[in-house]
Amino acid sequence: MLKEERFRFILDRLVHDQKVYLAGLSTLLNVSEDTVRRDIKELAEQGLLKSVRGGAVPHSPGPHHFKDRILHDTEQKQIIAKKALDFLKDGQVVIFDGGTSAVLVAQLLPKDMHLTVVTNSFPVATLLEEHEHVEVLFAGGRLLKNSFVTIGNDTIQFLKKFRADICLLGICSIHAELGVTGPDFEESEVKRVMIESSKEIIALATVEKLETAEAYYVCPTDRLSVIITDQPAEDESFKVYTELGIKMA
Amino acid sequence: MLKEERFRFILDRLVHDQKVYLAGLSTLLNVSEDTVRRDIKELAEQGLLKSVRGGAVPHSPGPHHFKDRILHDTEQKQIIAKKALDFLKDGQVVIFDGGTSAVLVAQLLPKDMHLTVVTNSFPVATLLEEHEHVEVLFAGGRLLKNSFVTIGNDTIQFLKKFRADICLLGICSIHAELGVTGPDFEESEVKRVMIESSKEIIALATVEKLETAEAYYVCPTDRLSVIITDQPAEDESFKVYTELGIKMA
DNA sequence: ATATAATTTGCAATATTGTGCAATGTTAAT
DNA sequence: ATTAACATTGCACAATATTGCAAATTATAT
Repeated sequence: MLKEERFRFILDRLVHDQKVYLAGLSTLLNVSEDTVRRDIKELAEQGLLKSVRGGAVPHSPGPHHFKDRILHDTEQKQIIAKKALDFLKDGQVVIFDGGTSAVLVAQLLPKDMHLTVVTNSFPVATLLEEHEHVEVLFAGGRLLKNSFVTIGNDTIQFLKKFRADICLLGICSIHAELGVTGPDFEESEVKRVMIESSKEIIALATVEKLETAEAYYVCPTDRLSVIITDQPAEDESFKVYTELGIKMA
Repeated sequence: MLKEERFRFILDRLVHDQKVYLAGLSTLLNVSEDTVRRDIKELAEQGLLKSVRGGAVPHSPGPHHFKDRILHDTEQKQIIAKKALDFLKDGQVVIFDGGTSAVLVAQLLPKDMHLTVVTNSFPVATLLEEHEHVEVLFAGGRLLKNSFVTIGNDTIQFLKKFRADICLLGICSIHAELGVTGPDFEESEVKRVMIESSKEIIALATVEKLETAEAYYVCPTDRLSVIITDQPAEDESFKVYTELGIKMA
């Protein structure tokens, strides 16, 4: 039996049953479990399924959905988030932007901290709901699908009312000359207002965001007070950021 | 059985029942409670649910108070919620208030409905996020602890911008002469504005709310277009409502 | 065709992970 | 305070994974 035949068989069964077992496939296909294991491994590498202990399940829907995104590179972001906590002091007014990085910060925020938090992110607001000493001011507006944030003019007008001490800004792309940029026009607009409304900007960026650019401009790099990233500088381009007073985890 | 299967099962049950118990899952899945505990812990780490003593609850739209209330008289409210759906038509602008009743309506809303929804309720907004044809406009403001709604002047100003077709109003207390009342001043204020901004008011009230009163006035009973409740009239006081054109599930 | 290289497969030894059990802490309710 | 329910920890055992390797198969070049 051809390898491709097994592949097809496995994938068919997967859509039908939503799961396959190593043992079962082994007998059905008349090959050893090792072979099935290797097949599954190969299919997993192609992103066609998800290999799990004892078998496989359909690949979870792409990282377009928030819930999946938040799982994505959690370790890196968690490191960053933990570092970001050092910049928050009791009594401050803090703007949390809508990205996944900011959510992780909210997740790690000590329960006894006293803050006023302004945000347009549902996950952030929900997480902080349980913090007794955190007052949450939520920016209304149109709900952006698959992102759990509000956007639009209402959101912007709300944010303009504040003069925050700090803004936690999740970074999509950052580039020495092109500055901070993002892939969505309206989200970028909101970020821009958040920045205008804050004295200090703490940028949260995993290392792969550095020296990349997207379509919509947010702000110049020198508007950022601190860039927190998860890896030390290795290449030349990184110097730009260290000169700005970069902090690393 | 694969671990992933258990995960699926747990998450599915969670969206359906809004809660899962260790003991129940243990027998249903034929594994020890320890294993279920570990599963829940792992899912919690991924932010997919919230681990609580004795089981788990959904992570996003669910606080404790909320949960307790939802657990309490779910059947009654579910009946009411289902009935409320009959009043919603494609293309309408609908205000969802922050109560648990409205949340259940959001939960039951068909995925293919076309609506513009205005709300100050996190659970409602989160639930409707997945509805492709529902535009959600969220009222910003101060987050009220333990309720997952926004309140305050910002919320009110936002709501005043609309002229909705229908308002789904969760009722705390309703009384023939005293009208609709609630236990929280600011929430009642918000409800008042929601009513002002809507042509029709659909009141959702379990039967034990009838003929009771609280401290803060919301509106007179005759401002309500329909009162949906879960039991047929048995006592005299109920007549009042039937005369107003009451609908029953 | 035949030899050779490359790939695939199964097997065994070893490592890793998942599971249940029991002992020990915690928490919540009375 | 006492008790019962639940959580946590450490541990042993079983299920599953990984790795290296040799035999079998397939492809490729001559």
